[in-house]
Amino acid sequence: MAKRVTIRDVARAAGVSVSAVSQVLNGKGRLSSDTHRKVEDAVARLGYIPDSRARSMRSSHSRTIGLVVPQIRNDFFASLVSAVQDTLWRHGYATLIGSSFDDDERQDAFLHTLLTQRIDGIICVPTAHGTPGLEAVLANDVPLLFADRTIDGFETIPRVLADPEPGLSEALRDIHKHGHAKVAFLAGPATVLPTLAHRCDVFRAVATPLFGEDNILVRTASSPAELPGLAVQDAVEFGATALIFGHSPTTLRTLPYLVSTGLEPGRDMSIVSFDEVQTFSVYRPRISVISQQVAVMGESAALEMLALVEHADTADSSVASAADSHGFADASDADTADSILTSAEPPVPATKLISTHYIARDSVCPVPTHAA
Amino acid sequence: MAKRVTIRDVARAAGVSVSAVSQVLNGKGRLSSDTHRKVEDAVARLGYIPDSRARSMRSSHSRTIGLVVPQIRNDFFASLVSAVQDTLWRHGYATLIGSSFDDDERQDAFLHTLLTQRIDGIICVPTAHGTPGLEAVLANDVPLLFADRTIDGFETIPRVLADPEPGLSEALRDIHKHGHAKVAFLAGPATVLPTLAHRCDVFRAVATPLFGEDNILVRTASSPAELPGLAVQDAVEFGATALIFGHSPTTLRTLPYLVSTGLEPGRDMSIVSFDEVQTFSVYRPRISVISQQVAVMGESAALEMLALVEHADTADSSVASAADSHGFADASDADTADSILTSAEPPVPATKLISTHYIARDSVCPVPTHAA
DNA sequence: TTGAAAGCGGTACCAT
DNA sequence: ATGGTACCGCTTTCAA
Repeated sequence: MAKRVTIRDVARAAGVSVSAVSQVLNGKGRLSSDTHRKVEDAVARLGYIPDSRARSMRSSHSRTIGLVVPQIRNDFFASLVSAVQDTLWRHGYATLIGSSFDDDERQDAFLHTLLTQRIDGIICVPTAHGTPGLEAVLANDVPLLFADRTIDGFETIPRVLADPEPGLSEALRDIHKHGHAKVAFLAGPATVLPTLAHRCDVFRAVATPLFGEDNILVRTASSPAELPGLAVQDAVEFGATALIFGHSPTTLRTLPYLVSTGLEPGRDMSIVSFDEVQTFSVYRPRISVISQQVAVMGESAALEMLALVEHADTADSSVASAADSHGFADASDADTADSILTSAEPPVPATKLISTHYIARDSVCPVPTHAA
Repeated sequence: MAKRVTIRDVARAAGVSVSAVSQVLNGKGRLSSDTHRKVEDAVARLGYIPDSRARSMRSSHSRTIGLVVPQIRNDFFASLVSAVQDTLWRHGYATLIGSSFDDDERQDAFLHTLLTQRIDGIICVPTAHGTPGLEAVLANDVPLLFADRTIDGFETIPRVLADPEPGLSEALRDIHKHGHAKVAFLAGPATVLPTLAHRCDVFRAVATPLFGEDNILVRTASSPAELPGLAVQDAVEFGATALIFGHSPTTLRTLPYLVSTGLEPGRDMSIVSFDEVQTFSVYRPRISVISQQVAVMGESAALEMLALVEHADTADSSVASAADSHGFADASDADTADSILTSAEPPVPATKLISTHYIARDSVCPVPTHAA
């Protein structure tokens, strides 16, 4: 297998010019059907595979999106990745995936690699903080979208998030209906993850009218590794007969502990957890969950990113002539221009909310007669 | 943010030539420490990020490896991806990940994209069959490595596989020790996946001397979706009191069915499954597993691929002069030449085996007194 | 030790 | 409708 087949080889074999081949391959009209056929023949005969690097260097788009998740081994993120990748794929885009392991530096290192590849955009589930890497992405004008999480100081970044309210609300009503008087919310590392902290707030807001301020308890951890034992003890002492977990990895680590304590889920203690992970549906009792509809979230994020990318494309060329230096305001203009036709600084930083929903299963039961 | 910073900008800012900058960035010695500093200053000041596309076009390597797995949502493959990516990362390589969904065409489509990107090599967990896409990879001289699975007709492709023998052997001894007389092996879609078929053979080989030919049962499915009910019924009728699953997705789908039948795992029926997935360690009883050491497998595959890539690098230049047209026979020669020390042709180990091992947990118990 | 210039494989623009 | 060619950003070879 000598050298790689290039577009020039194809042109030669087809007896046409290089540009003709390029045209045909990109469907840029203006070619005779005869040329068309000759080119396609040659391509097939030679097994020509275009070089997307060369292509993207000239055309300044790579049809590739970067995707950063904390942990691909986490069922939730694996599903997110799958959904994003699948959607992008359908639209002709490839996906570059990386794990940050929830570590700022790993994340930034990967972002750097992404920048290095001149991809068209980045979907990121950020670590807890803003980082230089994220700033670099912005500084390089690469479209950025947050998924599942946001961070303070990046309010201008569009994002796709789950709205915990509907799911929490349904879950709490179900628990209430089962006669429980006291509920605890174990949020996981909410001290570090704003998303989890937000769930705490929503929990309070929804649970208070239902159970009364004195009958709800919220417990957070200050790190993902913090052992759940203490929080569970607190909840038990508090008299809670139902537990809602705001973070599935925490749930997974807590379940065995709970059992070892002698508390039987779905009998002595009702359990609800965020995230529709496989283990919960196989476990006995099957664990009720608040689904974040990760597939929907992934698809949304992908579509949102595609919109950003297309928009960036057109904005770039149209703005080039008009804008003076930054052209940031102009870009914003373009966004709103579709609804209003005057001008007016428009509300660009879009937040797209995915509704959560509650899936009732065996782990939520009536209050045990013998109070735990 | 006007235009992107290029190497020329850096050169200008540093007051040196473009090639000087390139040298410094690639550590190709021969520069004065003064130039060195000036360049590094400029790079930092301008926030220069090299364009890896342009770089790889000239240098003909991208430091990127493609990775194809059947399903990233499968815990096992998610872990594999994680391990591969992590290892490659440590060696300065990026990873392009894709799911084939165990579909030939999806796989080939992704392989095509990979080819399009001119990556350095491909690690693939292939679908059940050989495909045109895989042929194309070979035809384009892209180093290919199979992980976790092989397929017929691709015997020359190096591979990293799990050796089921040690794990199965230990598991069977444990089951035997617990007094079980009859064991069944539920292999999942072994009709389609050669890897699973192989496990059946190994199971027979190991189980026969221990239990006797008449006391073992092997059941396979002809598709991944085939419901496990029938196989379980067969096993029960056969009188098996211990079940070994050769395919974790099947296990996951079967457990609920088993329970619904009234058979309590770890009491009425002993259970062992392949794959160390999270659900098994959280489940009650905790499910004994035959671990494929997926982290080791992933790391091995990554390292093996790196070796292939490095080797391809050097081989390309040296072989170029020797080989006539295809050079395929030559390559085969090289394979065998490792035992002989005449030629400098390097040794390329075709198959690397990762040892499986058994992890005993609660799901394996003594034979129930009241025969099921 | 350093700089100039030739490509890598495409795309896009401008002639024809 | 088609072909010629500059050029994307970088590495590499060759001269100075």
